Amino acid sequence: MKLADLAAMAGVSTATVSRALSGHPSVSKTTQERIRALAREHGVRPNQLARNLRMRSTGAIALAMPLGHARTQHLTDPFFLSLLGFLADLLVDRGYDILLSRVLPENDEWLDRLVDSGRVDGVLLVGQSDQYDTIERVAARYAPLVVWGVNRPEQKHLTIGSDNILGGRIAATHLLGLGRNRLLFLGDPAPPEFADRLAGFRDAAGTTAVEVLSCEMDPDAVHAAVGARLAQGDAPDAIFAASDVAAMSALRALTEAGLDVPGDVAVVGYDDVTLAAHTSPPLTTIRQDLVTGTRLMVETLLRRIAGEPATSAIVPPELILRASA
Amino acid sequence: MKLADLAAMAGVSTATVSRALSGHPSVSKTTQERIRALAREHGVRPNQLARNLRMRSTGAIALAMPLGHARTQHLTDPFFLSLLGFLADLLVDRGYDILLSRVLPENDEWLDRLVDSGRVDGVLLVGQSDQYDTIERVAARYAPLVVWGVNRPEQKHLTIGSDNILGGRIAATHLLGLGRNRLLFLGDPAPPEFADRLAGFRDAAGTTAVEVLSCEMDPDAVHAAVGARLAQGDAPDAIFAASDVAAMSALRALTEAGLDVPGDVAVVGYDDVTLAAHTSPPLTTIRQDLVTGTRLMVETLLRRIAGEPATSAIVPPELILRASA
DNA sequence: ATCGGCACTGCAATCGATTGCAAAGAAGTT
DNA sequence: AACTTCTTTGCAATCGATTGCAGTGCCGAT
Repeated sequence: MKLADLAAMAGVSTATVSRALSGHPSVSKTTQERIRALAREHGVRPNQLARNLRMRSTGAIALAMPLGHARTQHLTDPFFLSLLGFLADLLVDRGYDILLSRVLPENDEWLDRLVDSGRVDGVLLVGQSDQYDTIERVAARYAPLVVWGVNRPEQKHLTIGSDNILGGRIAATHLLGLGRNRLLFLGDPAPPEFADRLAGFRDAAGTTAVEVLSCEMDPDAVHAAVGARLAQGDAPDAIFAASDVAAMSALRALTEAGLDVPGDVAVVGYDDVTLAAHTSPPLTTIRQDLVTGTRLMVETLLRRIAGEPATSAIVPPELILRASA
Repeated sequence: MKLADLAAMAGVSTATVSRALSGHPSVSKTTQERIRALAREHGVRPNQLARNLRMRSTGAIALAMPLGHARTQHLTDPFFLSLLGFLADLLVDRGYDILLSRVLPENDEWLDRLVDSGRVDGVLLVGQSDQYDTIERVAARYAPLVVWGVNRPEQKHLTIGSDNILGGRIAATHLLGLGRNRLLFLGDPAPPEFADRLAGFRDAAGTTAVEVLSCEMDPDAVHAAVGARLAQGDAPDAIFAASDVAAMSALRALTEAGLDVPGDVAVVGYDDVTLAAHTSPPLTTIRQDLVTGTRLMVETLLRRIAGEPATSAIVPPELILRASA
């Protein structure tokens, strides 16, 4: 049922119907009530496409994760999914719809298509993956674009992210404070976030050597890698995992190897996903403050949409002490 | 850059540009190539809104979770999030965009608005929550609507779901087969899925009594409830949790109480979320086959969009044997 | 020379809502 | 009575693409 139909029924023009439904003051109270009642009765729901086309605004935000390297990581990673959940909450609260695009970048046009499609008022990207250059290029001409990820000097696109270097430092400091000195970093050091975590970890470890156990980030691969490493003997006494999911796989491999956590090996994770509090033993981890982070992302984006200036921001990570370290 | 601009540059009409870009055969090869080249050069990306309005099709599917009772459950529940992930994958593969709507049903119009907005070609709902009647009403007039959830007799809307009654039966049979006879069901028996799981569990338990420990589904509440129950003494020797997340909280409470799993208490979860394989001990659970389930949802929806007939389906659950039971 | 047929291309309507401008009618003023 | 002012409504343009139908020009056939 469209406005024109209602107009015919009410014996007025579509213009009047449009104005009546939007509460435009230049339509008499009488007519307005009459049309409103008729609209309710017949279940009139205006076509949003037409409206958006005319209004040049859509009330929708694109939410996309470029999946450059790790195709699988994002689906299983509760961290990304809860980031998505928080963002969805905030956007819905502000009356925005969400156009979800899981992007497998096949060429460097994907982001152009998204921003030029006219279907969204702004774009939120989760992770830079290996698309840093594309993002930079598009951000130069398209303002309402905010990215969750790392911030490099000279960078043009707006990012919100947590301070991964500091996070790594905190982890190392805590483990050294426990008297551990055979440190192991567990994870794939390629993605920029993880690279920073490792850098901070090494930095704060100072003269203490840091072994790097590099592996794919999916749970099975991590579990296998840790198992294989433990089989070599000469186990580390502390593991800093690049993510909580990796830490949980490590926990299992350690248990299977008959090692006690934290007695024999202390384990520190990263993210503080919901389940981290519910492993056994509960996971000590570096929390990324998603509540603040996602709020900042949305506020920054809305500011950009409104044409106001906005800047990148970094939210500090925080050590969450539980039983595993 | 819109088609009209390009048309002006190329010295042709927008009609010709439109036809050239869409590869319409009645545009000469020469002109077509010339326009294509010009389009590439100037980065022309047609406005999708206008296109969709004219074509009366959008290339987008709405994905919504009505959150009737448990506001918080869905965000933290990895099962729902991974369902969403699978669906997103499948839809993206088929060239659809996804309009994500986290719905907090305030009135019974939310679904009408969604289907009548003109912004999507079809709607996928995850869970019926307490919106069964609304869904029934809208499904009666709107075909491309598929729901993940339970299927009741006389039901008009299409559902894909797993057989929760059978799942409950399998759990009970397995636990009885282990010689356990002090059975406890853990979770909120109100939502239809959980009610079915409990019903099947009771059914297969036969004369063996089933204790029900009813609690909210968020991890802290479950953990507290199990802790309190164990403090009473007279512990059960088998727990069937309504979800894996609940089972993991139970695992932790059991460990804290000094009980061995599965020695003292066997634990069976439900869903088989990714992390279920990585708890300690790894969780025996009833798998909901999301790969099949989500594929069916998407296929069924596409069939409905194409105007073909389609029916509801139930995917059988499966016992995944790990160490916890 | 005329005409039929073919290959292109453009005009203009269309999708469904919004909105500036003008006009009609009512009310008030002198 | 004539004129202004205000309220209320409708006409028609607009957003940007798609597409049926008509028109142009060129070819060979008669």
